Amino acid sequence: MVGTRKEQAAQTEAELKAAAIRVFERVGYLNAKITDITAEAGRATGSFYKHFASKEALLVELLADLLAENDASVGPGRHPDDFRDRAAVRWHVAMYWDFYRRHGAVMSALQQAAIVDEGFARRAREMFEPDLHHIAGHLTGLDLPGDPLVAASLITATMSAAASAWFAGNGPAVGEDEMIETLTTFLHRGLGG
Amino acid sequence: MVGTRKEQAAQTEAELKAAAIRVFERVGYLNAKITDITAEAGRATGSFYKHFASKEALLVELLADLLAENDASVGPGRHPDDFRDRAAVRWHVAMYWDFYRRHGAVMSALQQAAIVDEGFARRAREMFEPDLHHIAGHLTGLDLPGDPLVAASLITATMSAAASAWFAGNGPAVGEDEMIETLTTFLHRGLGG
DNA sequence: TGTACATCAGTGAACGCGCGTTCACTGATGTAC
DNA sequence: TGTACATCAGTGAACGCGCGTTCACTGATGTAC
Repeated sequence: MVGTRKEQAAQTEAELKAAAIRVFERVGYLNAKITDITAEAGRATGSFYKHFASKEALLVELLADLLAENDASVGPGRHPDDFRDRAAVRWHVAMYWDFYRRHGAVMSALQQAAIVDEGFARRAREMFEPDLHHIAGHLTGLDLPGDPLVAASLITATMSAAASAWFAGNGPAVGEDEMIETLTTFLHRGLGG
Repeated sequence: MVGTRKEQAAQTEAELKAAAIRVFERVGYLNAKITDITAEAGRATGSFYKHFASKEALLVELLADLLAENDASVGPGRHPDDFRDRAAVRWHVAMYWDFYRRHGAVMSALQQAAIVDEGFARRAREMFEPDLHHIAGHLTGLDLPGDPLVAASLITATMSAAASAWFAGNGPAVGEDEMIETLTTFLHRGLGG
């Protein structure tokens, strides 16, 4: 059977990635040791290096997976884009929340890596810049509190802080729907809508 | 001269603290090595341990200094407390900004320590909880976007994210006054004022 | 005021722990003829 | 289809680097008489 050995390797690699995400959720990226990941995956230590050059390289692959999956799922679909309309703001908040639910572990791994490693800091900035401009593009026609890019960065900062606190179990003890509604109202009004 | 030796030691300790803060600003708390700090202070490695049991203990002392200084400078003075009034919001934003200017290095050191060390995470939460309730207390009479504590935590999350990004040189390239004005308007409106 | 001894801040080389990374080995899968 | 050899995923003990921490030592300051 051609490919069996290759498939086996791909399978192990996928298991290591999944194990890594679970370990990141439990102890955080910076505290995660290579042996934590291999143990979680039920593999020997050396196995890790058959698939990844280092913990950093693993994170790079996880980020690539995330981007690929996101590009595929978002697609070219239309979405409400007039932020004067509360529903448009809510749609973006809910999207962000959903993204964080699916990829929160990798996102906060990236944030942690960015603290310690300038390369990841740059990568994070580059990753979110299109998003920032995307949002700034929705802000026409509003009586903004200031420059569109400043407003957009306040929005992303607020959403990111709220989501990471909420999913980490810090942040206010309140249901998810209520959190999304409150956040939507807060942002919609803050932007002058 | 009684106390000369003790004073000398206190002086060295102060120099080590000041050096640590400079090192934290340059490379961040997590990346800071003990030898970076002693070298910055122009001292031998072993000198550090005459004054601090570890890097964590040093940070605890820096936090104690910060709290002491802040309690002293804030004092029991009155301040505008009705957040329906934009000036009251602006006063708090400006206070926060000024605090971050003076203590940003230690604050972000605490945030970094909290990522890696559950003890510091708890300490950070306890440190900011009074602040959260203080702000929630200013929110009466407003048509809030949700629960007062949720609103208060959105405010602090937004301010903290904006300040740390701005002072770190990420965040939007915009002047300080404009940043404070924009932030004030954004928060004031967001709260329904 | 002077002398002898005690204390203590500061030094920096050496130690050792934790953990990332390597590497010789195993056994199973794939290939050649 | 069978045999001999090659390749390669996976193993886990061993290695070694980086860095936190220690410790014997120095010389200056303080104390006793």
